[in-house]
Amino acid sequence: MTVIQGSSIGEAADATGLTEDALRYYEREGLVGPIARDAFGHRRYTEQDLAWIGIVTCLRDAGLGIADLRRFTTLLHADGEPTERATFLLRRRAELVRQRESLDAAITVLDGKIAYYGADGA
Amino acid sequence: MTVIQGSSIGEAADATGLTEDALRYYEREGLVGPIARDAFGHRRYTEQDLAWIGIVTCLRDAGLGIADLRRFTTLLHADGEPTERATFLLRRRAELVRQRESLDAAITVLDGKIAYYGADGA
DNA sequence: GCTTGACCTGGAGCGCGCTCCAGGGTCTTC
DNA sequence: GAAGACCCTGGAGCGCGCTCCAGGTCAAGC
Repeated sequence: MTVIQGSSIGEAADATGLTEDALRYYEREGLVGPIARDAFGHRRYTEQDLAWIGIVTCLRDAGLGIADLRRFTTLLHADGEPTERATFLLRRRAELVRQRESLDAAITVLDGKIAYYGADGA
Repeated sequence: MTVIQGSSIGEAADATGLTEDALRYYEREGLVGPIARDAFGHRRYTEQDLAWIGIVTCLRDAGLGIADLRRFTTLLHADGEPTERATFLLRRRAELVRQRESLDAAITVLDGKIAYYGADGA
C-alpha cells in the first residue's frame, strides 16, 4: 500500500488562508522551498512546509515584500554568510519598528479626529 | 504691490517630502482640497494645505489606501453624516490596531530567528 | 466511455500608487 | 532674444503582488 503523505495544494490553501495561485506564485518566487511532488507531479506540502508558509505569511502581512522574503528564505536555508544573515534580520526588524511608529502616529491622528468630532457621531 | 502668498508646488514638495507629481496626483484624486491658483494657473499651497497634507501623508505611511483617504477627506470636510464619519474613523482605527498586531507578530518572529542564529552572526 | 474534479504549466491581465513624458506657457537673466 | 527655471495638462508606463485563464493530464464515479 502506498500512503499519500502531506497536503495537496487545495488543503494547503485551506490551511494557510492563501489561494492556490498564491502558493504556486510563492514557490516560483522562491519564498517556499521546492515543494515535493507525487507520482502525478502534484504538490505535496509537509508540515514543515506549512509551518514555513505560516512564517512567510506573517511577515507578508506585516508588509515585507516578495524580494525581501526571498532573501529571508535563502539566507535562513543553509547558505548565506552568518554575518549577512544577522545584518539582514536586524535591518528588517528595525524597519518593522519604524513602521510601527508610523502606525502609532496614524492612530494618534485618528484619535484626535475622533475626539474632535465625538466618537458617538454627535 | 502684489504679495505672492503660499508655497509653490516645488516648495510644497520640499516641505512635505512628496514629489510634485504625487502632490498633483493627490489633488486629482481629491485627497487634498482644490489648491488655489495664482494668475498663471500655478498652485499656491497655504499653511493649512500643508498641514492637511501632513496628516494625509501620515495616514498613507501607515498603509491607508487612496480611496480610504479620499473618503476621509470628504467626510471631514463639512458634508458627511456625523454617524457615518464616526463609524468610518473607528473602523479605520480598528484596522490600524489589527495591523499593529500583525507587525508585532512579525517582530516576534524575527526576534526568534535572531535569537536562534545569534544576533552577532556567530 | 464520459463527465467531474483536482491538479498542472505558461503566460496574460489587473488594481494600486505613483512616475514619467510630451507639448506648451510665463517669468527672469544674460 | 535666447536660454533656463519653474510650472501646467493629459495620458502613457511601471513595479508589485497576485489573479485569472487556456489548454492539458490523471482518476474516480456514473
